[in-house]
Amino acid sequence: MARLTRAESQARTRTLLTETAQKLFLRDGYHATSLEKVADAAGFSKGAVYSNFGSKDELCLVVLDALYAERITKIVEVFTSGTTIDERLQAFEVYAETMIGDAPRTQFEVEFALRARKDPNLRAELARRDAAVAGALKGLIDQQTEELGLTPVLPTEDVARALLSLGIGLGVQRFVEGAPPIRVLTDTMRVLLGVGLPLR
Amino acid sequence: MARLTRAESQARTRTLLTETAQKLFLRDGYHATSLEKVADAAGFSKGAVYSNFGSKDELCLVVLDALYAERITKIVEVFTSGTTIDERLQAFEVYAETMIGDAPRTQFEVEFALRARKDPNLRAELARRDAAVAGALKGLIDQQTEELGLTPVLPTEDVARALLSLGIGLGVQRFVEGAPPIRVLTDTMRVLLGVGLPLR
DNA sequence: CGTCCACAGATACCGACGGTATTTCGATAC
DNA sequence: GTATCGAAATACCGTCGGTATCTGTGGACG
Repeated sequence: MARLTRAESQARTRTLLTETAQKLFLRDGYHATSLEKVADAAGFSKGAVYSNFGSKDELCLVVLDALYAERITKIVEVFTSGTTIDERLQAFEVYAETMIGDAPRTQFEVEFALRARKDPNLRAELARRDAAVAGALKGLIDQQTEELGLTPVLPTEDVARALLSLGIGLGVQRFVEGAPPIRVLTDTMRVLLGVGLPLR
Repeated sequence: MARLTRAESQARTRTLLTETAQKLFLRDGYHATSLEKVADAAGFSKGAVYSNFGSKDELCLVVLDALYAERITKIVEVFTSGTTIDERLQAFEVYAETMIGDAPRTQFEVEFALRARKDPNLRAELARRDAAVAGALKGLIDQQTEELGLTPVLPTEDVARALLSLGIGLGVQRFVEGAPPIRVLTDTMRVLLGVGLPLR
């Protein structure tokens, strides 16, 4: 490996830490992932973490930036796949299942959202990112209703919120009971969008 | 105060601890409530807690028993109030708002549900209580559909799950963003139950 | 009524956590 | 070549859940 300048070296450290943190956060959740584990796994000491990030929450926000960006990309992909309502709903259902079935990820995100309640700064930071996801989802639903001539029974903003809430709620309930079926979400979406239910 | 027998004394200690724990859990959440704080607030030492409860989670389950019983009672009240659909929906909306608006309670319950993922025993215990709530809700919805002649667009079991999920999801989102409106839940319920939306 | 034991509860301690203060040591500027 | 600056290492703090140990008293028994 070529000799690195100071700035390059620090940037590399920061990248290694965020990548390692993302892996551990997504595997074990927020609480179970200590900064020492992150530092160790990345080959550094805890001092390197605090030299690059102000706190565990700050590191977490950096990780979430990547996750939320990826999420929006995925959702856009889903809603631009195929050409008919059914094709897109089908793609959405596959996506929803993989998303809600990803327990560690849900654990991480919900754990972190709960922290926001007592910390105004964290709350504001998280709200910005959350609004971006909710806004993107609403926009995509709007586009669908126009392009495919749907007639949602609720304002599309409320439909977006309902879908996000159902995703969170189902994910949390799956930690407890076996597995509330994904159709609770997908069927509800069809109803709210004014699309008929599939034969079953 | 009259002289207490040994058994009476211990029962009183246990009651004081559970009452204090419930108050603190509902005020500050699970993580922020240490057993030492509970013991102190109840006028005992941490030893008293571990003499009466095997772990923090066990104490938590005892507290949750009371909370879930109260919750079922409240829901039954709502669904037996008034005589028309609208009266009952109205009562339900008031109840849902107070429930979802109770951030500390939501925080506590979700925090605890997240813990269940890694602990099979805890998961089983929590699943039993959760199934009781879900079952009660489904039963009440069934009763409504029969008594008032509703035609739900989804199986009532799915309707119950959707309502519980929406409650959890909206509660969590409220920790982050200002306040996703409660109508996301109540309107969705009306749609799923096959009841018309109110004029707005 | 005196003796002794079982047990509720107090006390002391453990390792792990997030965070802070201090130190070290090598890249960079002069 | 030397001084400096800062990234990273190290040492430490208070708090947490949990455990091991001790203590003091209620209650059974001779």
